[in-house]
Amino acid sequence: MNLTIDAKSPLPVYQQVIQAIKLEILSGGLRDGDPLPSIRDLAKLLKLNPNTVAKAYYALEAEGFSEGRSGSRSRVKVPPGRQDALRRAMLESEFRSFLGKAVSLGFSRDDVRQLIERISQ
Amino acid sequence: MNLTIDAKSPLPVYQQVIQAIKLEILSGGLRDGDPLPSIRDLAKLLKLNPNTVAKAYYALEAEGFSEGRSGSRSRVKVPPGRQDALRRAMLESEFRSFLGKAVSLGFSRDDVRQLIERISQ
DNA sequence: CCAAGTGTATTATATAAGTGGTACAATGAA
DNA sequence: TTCATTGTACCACTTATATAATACACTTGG
Repeated sequence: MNLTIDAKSPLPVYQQVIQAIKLEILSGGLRDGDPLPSIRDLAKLLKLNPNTVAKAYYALEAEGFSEGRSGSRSRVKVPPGRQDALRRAMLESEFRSFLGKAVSLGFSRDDVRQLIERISQ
Repeated sequence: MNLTIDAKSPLPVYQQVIQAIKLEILSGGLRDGDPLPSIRDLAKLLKLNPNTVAKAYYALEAEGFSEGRSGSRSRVKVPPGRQDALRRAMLESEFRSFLGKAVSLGFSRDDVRQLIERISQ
């Protein structure tokens, strides 16, 4: 898992953990049934308080991305097929968000098209 | 000015005010020298405490987007030409951010290209 | 001039968010 | 069974946010 925490980010640390694990699940790095790192291990690795990591795990479970039981490692819970659907939905959502910002900035469809062609080469 | 405040947003209210005014400046709705609404007026309009709006104005001034003097309305301070440069830089930054997320999700350049064509029609 | 309106500053309070420390019961391997 | 490891729960502390109530000095229009 590629986890990097930015303490100076306005985004709370525990939410950064959530995002990182979610991303790992959506991208396919973590699959259904895979165990997550133990709360204490991950906390030690990221130099965080175990409670902070626990908070992230709790949120992930509440969103249905994992399942935890006392005494056993939390495991990823993502029905097969759901992962790819979520992954595509996320990409589309991000692009629509970008488009919305572009419009708010007063750019036209053509302006955006030109930028994309220039950046993407 | 199109200002809408979402009290339930995780983003603090005063930062929402900052973003909204910045966006208005970058999009050209507020130009160099234009007066901002008075702190008290804007607070009444948004049903916020004047202190909250003042905090946003203070931040805007610290970032160089406005200038305030006691007794007179704060005024937008954006050197001509700078606005358009900022506007374009913002668009490009947003797109690169989107591209980064797409890559993190494991999508290829072609995947992204297809999505853009489909969404943009 | 003068009074209304302006940004700025100060102090106080209440609430929520974030983090830290500790204890507990359940799990699972030896 | 034993015991280290696990997720969970609870309490405490600090910080950020938002509101509130004033006060002050400056600008501007009449």
